[in-house]
Amino acid sequence: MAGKKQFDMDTALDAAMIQFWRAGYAGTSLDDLSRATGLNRSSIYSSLGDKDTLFLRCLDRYAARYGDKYDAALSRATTEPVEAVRAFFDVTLERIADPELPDGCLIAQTAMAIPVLSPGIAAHAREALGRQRSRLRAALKAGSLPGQVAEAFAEHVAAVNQSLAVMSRAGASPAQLLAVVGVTVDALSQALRTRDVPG
Amino acid sequence: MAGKKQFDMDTALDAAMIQFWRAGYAGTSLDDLSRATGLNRSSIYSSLGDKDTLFLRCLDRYAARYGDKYDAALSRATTEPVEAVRAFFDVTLERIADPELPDGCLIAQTAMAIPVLSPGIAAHAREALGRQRSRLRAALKAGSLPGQVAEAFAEHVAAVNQSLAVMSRAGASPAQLLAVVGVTVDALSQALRTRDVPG
DNA sequence: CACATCTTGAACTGTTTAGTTCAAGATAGG
DNA sequence: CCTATCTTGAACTAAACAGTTCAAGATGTG
Repeated sequence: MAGKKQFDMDTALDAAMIQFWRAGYAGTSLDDLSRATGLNRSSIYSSLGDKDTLFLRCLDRYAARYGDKYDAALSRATTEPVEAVRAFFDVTLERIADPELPDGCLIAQTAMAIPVLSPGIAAHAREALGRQRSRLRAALKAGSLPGQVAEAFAEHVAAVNQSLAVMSRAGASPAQLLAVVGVTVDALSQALRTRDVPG
Repeated sequence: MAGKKQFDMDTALDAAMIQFWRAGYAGTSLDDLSRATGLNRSSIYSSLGDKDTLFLRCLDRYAARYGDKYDAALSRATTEPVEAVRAFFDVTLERIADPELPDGCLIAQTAMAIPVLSPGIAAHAREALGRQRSRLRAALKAGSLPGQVAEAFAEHVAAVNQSLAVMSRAGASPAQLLAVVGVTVDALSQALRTRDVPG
């Protein structure tokens, strides 16, 4: 059983990512990673790097995979900001609804652990959150909202999106999550409806 | 140095609570608890119980302390729902602004860890979250919002409140947090303004 | 065929953890 | 003064963990 790689790198990285996603950085041991990937400890070490390196690779992988989906959802923000934000939340809601994937959000979970993580990993998590906010800010500013309102909504949507992670970890129902995002979507819709009508 | 208790139980419990709050259940060892409380391992064991018991006591303590503040904030929801919700968020924002206290929220943090916690502790965390939602539901239903809108806002406010915990752990600024709650407060205000004006 | 490449299981070190027990010492109250 | 109560430091078991190394075996390629 040798001479060529015996495993698929993408499959192994996905398995590791899901393990970290489920149990967090501190809650995942090398044994857990070995079990999850089906790889030997030595193979993980030589093929995927040490625990920190592997975790950062998984964070990047996660950010890229779902970041692309968020980008796609927000691409029509200029002309249809409400639908764009709805689609943005749908990316999260669909991920939560997928029984193959753990609940929550790897980045939100890592952010929550920042005070007890190594500086390098904490910085990585902060950057990922920052990119998410920038994405939203840019998309909403490109729409027809006044600058300050767009800023506030960007922060708000990012925060609500994170709260979905917390709620789903605690077993919230799809109806509960829909209620949460519904208020935000309605508020945005309202803000757009009244944008040219000074009170 | 004996014959009478050498430490103040409330002080010790507070210290343990803050330690769990900062580092989470799994991230806190008996040594950490010993350091935080200034008590010997044996003293913790004989006076505060084992790790699980102590954690549950800290959860209850936290829920009671801040639950009371949330109750007080929501007490005027019947006549001034917007101000009540604003005051509700202020309880969280003031806690976050207090440099003596860790960022985030012990209950939100525990909820995030539910998939890797023991069933007993997970149930306790879920109950605490449920009480929070019930509180909000009751307060908003007592106001002048239609039932379904009140339900949705209750879920939404609870979720946004949790997101403040995530954001503050990641180092969000007060301005960012204010923007997040501002959108929610404005949305509630708007919902009340249009409650008798069918579109 | 031979070699380079890869996988694997096992081992070892050293640290940390939870949980528990015990004996010695100090003190307040009767 | 004396005793019940409390504190303390230390020790111990047993388990889990990260990190690393190594030798043995399998296999594809030249």
